[in-house]
Amino acid sequence: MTKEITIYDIAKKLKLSPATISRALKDNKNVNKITKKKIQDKAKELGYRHNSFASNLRKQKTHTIGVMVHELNSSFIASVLSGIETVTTQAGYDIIIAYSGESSVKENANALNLFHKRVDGLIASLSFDTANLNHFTPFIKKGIPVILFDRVEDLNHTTKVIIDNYKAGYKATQHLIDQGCKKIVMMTSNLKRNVYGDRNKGYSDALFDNNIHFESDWLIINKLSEQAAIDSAHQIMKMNPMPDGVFCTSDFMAAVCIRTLKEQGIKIPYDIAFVGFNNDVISKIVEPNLTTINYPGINMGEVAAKSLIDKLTGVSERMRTDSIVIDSELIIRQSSLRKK
Amino acid sequence: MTKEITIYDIAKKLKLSPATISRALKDNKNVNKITKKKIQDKAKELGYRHNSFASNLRKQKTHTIGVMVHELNSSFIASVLSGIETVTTQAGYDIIIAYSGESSVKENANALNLFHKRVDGLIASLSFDTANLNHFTPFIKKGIPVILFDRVEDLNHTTKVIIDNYKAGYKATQHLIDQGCKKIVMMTSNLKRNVYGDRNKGYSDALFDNNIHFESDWLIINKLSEQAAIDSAHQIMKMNPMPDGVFCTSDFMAAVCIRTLKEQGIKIPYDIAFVGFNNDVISKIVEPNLTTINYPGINMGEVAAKSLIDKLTGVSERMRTDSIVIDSELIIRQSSLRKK
DNA sequence: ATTTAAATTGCAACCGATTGCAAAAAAAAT
DNA sequence: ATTTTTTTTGCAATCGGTTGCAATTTAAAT
Repeated sequence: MTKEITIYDIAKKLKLSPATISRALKDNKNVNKITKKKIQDKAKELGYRHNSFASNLRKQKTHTIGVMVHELNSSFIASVLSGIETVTTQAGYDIIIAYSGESSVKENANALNLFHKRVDGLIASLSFDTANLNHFTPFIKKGIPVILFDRVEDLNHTTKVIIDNYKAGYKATQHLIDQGCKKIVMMTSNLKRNVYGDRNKGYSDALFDNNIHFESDWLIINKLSEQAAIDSAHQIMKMNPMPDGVFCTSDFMAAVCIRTLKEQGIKIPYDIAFVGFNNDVISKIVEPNLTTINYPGINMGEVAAKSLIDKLTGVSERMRTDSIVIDSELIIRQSSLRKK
Repeated sequence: MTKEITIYDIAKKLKLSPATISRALKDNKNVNKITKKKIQDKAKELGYRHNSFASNLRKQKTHTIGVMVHELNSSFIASVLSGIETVTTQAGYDIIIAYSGESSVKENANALNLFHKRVDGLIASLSFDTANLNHFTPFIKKGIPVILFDRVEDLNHTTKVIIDNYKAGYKATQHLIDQGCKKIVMMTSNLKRNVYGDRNKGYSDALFDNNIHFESDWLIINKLSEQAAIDSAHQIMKMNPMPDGVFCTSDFMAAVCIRTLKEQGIKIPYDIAFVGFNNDVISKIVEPNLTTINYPGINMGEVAAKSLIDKLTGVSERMRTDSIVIDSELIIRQSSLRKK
C-alpha cells in the first residue's frame, strides 16, 4: 500500500548522498559515527527495508544456500535441517529448502529452480530413484560448491557427508548373529542408493565372515511405503524355512513389519529378531522396542553446512572432491535380544 | 567461473534488441514465432539463466510465498507443505519454508526475514509459545496477504484455515463417554493456542452435557516432549481414583503415555481408554492402535494456498478477514474400544 | 497501387543498492 | 598560517530485465 522507502528517500530527507546512506546502513567504518546514527534512526523511522534484489543484482551474490531433501516427514531430515540452520544462520546465510517427495523429476526441477535463484551453494540428499547427477553439473560448472549428504553418489568437485553404512550394516548383522540368528533376511530398498547398497555389503560380509551361506531369497527389496512393509512381512511368512532374524534399513518399515508379523502370532524377538535403522521415535513405541542404528542428524547437518561455509568463505578449497564420515552406533533394545 | 549470459549478450549475437529477447523468453505473443524460436534456442545454447533479481527489482514482485511452520518433524506438517506446494507450483509461485522449532523468538526472526525477502504472501502456523502477532503487522500494513492455518489467532485482514477443534474435542470426549468412561482426563498443551483451547472447550462441554462433573486434576497440561508424556503418565497413575479415559491432543504424546502405563501393568483400553489426535503414522504402530482424530493436512495446505493465490491474483479480496473450516473425523481403533 | 490495419521490433527510462575513485572537509603536523 | 594527512562524503557507472510508447515492417483491404 504505502510506498516503499529507498535509500534515496533517506538521502533526500537528510541531505546526504545515497552512497553514504548505503554505507551507513551496512555499518561501514568510513562513515562518521554521528551521521551513521542519524541515518540508521531515520531509516527505522521511515520504515525502510533493505532491497535484497537490488543488492544481489549489484553484488552478484545471494548469500543464500539451497538445501534439497528427499522428504520432510522424517525426524532424521528434520534434525539435519536443524543442524544446517544453526550453522548457516550463524554465518549469515539464508537457506531455501526444497524437497522432492522422493521423485527424481521433482528433484531435477528443484535443482534448476535453485540454480536460477542463484544460490551461493547447495546441500543435497538424493531422492529415492535419482539415476544420474546431471542436474548438479550446472552448479559445478559455475563453481558453486555442492555438498551431498546421507544419500550420495560419487561426484567430482563435491564433498560427501555420510555415515559408514558398510560398517553399520556389518555391525547390525553381526549383532543378530551374536544373538544366535542363522537365517537373516535383509529388508531394504533400491540398492543403487549408497545408503542401501553399502549396508547390504556390510550385511553380506558379516554373513560370509561368520560362515553363513546367503540364500538369494533373504534379500527383500521394497519401497518405503506402509503397504510395501506389509507385503514384505507376508513374504517373510511364506519363506520356508522362515528366517530367525531381520535387518531392516528403516525403522518405520521394521515397525510395520513387526506389527504385521505379530498379528499372525509370530513372536519377536524369539521367532524373529529385528534390527532397524535410524533411531526414529517410532523405534521406542513399537513393541518390543526396536534395536536400531542411531543416525546423528543434527551432527550431519552441522558438518555439511560447516563444510559448505568453509568453501564459500575461502577457508577450504572450493571444488575439492572429498568425503567426511560421521560416526553411528548400534542401540540395542528388546527387538533383537534373545540372550542375556 | 564462466561469465554469466544476459539478454544483452543474446541480443548482440542475434542483432536484436534486449526488449525483444526479454519478451521472447517470456513467450510473449507479440514476438514473431520464428524469431522467438531462434531466441530461445540461442538462449539455451549459450546457457542463459534468468536473473530473478533484476526481474524482481523491476517488477516489484517476487512470485514467492513464505511458509512459516512450527516444526518439520511431523507428518501433519509434511502433508500441509505438500498440499501447499501442489497449488503454488501450479500457479507459478515459489515457496520459502521457514520453521521456528516451536520458538517464538525464531518465529519473529523468520517473519522479519521473509518480510525483507519481500514474499508476495505468507502462510503461517504459530509456534507453541507465540504470545502476540506483532510480527505480522508489517505484512498487513504493506498489503501483503497473510493466511494462518491450524494454530491460529484472530488477526484482522487475515484468513484462517482450521478444523473445528471444538467439535473434534467434543466428539472425542463423547466417544469415550459412549464407551463407558466416567473419569476422563484431558492431556493437552498450552491452552492459549487455539488448537488446544478449543479442543478443551469441546471436552468440557461434552462432559457437562453428559452430566459428568469435571474435576480440576483431570486437566493435564504439558509440553510436547517425550519426557513430558512420561511425566504425565506418572501423574495419571498417582491419581486417586485413576481415570478410565484419556483424551490426548497429540498421537505421539498418547503413544508414549500408553507405553509408560503399560509398563506398569495398566491395561489399555480396559483400565484406561485412549483417544489421540492427528492420525499420525504412530497411531497405527502403538499397541493397541490408537483411536484418533484424522486431520487432513494435504487438504488444509491446498485450501490455504488456494486462498492465498486467489488474493494475490485478485480473484478474492486481498485483506478480508475470514475463516475456512475443514472437516475432520474420528477414527476409531482399539485403544478406546471397550464395547462392541 | 494506395491506404489501412495488424504484427513486430526498438528506444529508453526505469527498479534500488553498491563501490572505485575523486572531491571536499576536518584534523594534525610543520 | 600553511602544508600534509586523515576522515567523510559525493559522483556516477553498474548490475540485468521490463514495459509504455513510438517506429518500423508486413499483411490485408480498398
